[in-house]
Amino acid sequence: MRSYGQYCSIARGLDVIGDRWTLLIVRELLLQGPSRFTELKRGLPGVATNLLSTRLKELEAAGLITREDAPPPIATALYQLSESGHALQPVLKEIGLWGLRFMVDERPDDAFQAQWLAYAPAWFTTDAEPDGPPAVIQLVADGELAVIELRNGRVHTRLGRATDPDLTLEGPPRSVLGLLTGKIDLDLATQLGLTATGRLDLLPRLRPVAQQPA
Amino acid sequence: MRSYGQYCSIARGLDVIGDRWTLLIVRELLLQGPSRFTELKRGLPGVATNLLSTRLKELEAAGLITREDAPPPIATALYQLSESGHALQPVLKEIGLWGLRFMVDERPDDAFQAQWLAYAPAWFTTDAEPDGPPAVIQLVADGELAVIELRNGRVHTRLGRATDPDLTLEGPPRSVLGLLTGKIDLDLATQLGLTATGRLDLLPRLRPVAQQPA
DNA sequence: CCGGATCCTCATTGATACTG
DNA sequence: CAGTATCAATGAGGATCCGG
Repeated sequence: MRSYGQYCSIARGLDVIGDRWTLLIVRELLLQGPSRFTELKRGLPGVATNLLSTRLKELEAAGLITREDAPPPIATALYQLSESGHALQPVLKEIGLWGLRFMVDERPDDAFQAQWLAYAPAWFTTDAEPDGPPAVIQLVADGELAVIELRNGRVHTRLGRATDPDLTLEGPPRSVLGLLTGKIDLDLATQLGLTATGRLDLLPRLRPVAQQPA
Repeated sequence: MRSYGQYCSIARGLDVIGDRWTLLIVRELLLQGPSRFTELKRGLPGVATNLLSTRLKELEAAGLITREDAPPPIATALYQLSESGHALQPVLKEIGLWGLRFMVDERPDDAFQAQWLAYAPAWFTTDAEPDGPPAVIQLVADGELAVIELRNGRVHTRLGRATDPDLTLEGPPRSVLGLLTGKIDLDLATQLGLTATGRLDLLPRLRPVAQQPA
């Protein structure tokens, strides 16, 4: 990216992360950990391979990621975030929190992946009853599976299926995510196609984090 | 901007704010308040007028700013942030905080303006002695003037000159900002050309805010 | 002068095909 | 699998022009 040429930390930050796809690549590396080229490509539907390749080189040159060749038997390179790259997590959190306001409208062609189902509760909710007993919530949206685990006052998430969930939320992505992030209530979520099975009393434990007032 | 086509709040947020110049326009409106076209252009050295015009229309269409025609005698339009636009402040703060790491190197051709001198201490420092007596620090960098006022446990800043500052910091931008944001110490700042006059004991009261650990 | 609109040129991005 | 090469389409940057 061409520099803005301004001695301002916002402009200089954007010089590095302002390019198209750059922050989404960082998102994937944050959510998935060290990844191979093809894994990144899968997590970034729509990216052209040449562009992904270019961005990875730029990110490496800027010190945000490191590229590690796997030991000889395997011919595959691993990309992972450096400390600088990892430090972008708060930036992504704030963008994601702000971006929630655009999640209510439906766009049938949007891609949807389990990682994006998983990070939302982990980043955008807290356990309102931190000393409460552990609980497990199964999420199912658009065929993608994720699990929320409330434990030790923290909201953990992981991909996949839980063995014995206390509550299961299944429905279109915006009904599940809208409910979890507090953008819509249970009635509306149900109208949008959500099915909630199990201990509905667990829902109030997920408290959406509020945006800081200005 | 072309949509990323992903049902993810980060991607959807970036659909709106990911275009070149967009976040810097928001920065100017946050720092300057309601502004006219020409004021924005002045605060955004390097932007082409057609691009600024295009972005303002896009921002208005996205609901981030409102455009208000001044009463008939004057033919000037005022742009200001809507609630949605204002809600981007935390995003800009995190980007700016992250971007501080790139401020240590010097690029002689970078533009520099007083607003950028002023927002850094206000956003990136806190008063380490919130119950201490009020104090006033004059900043001078590259001919740009700003004032820090420590009062009621808050770090206020404004542009211009203070009448009777307790401390004056004068030097190249990176020496002043590097010292204030904790990226360099007083010795190094002095080597970089900083002159500090007055109550140096006030410096420790400006505590750089730490980046959240991952 | 203010607030843009138009036009032109160059740089970036996107889609797809291809290679070690 | 992990990219590179190619080329078309889009976007940015810069200069100029125009109506109030």
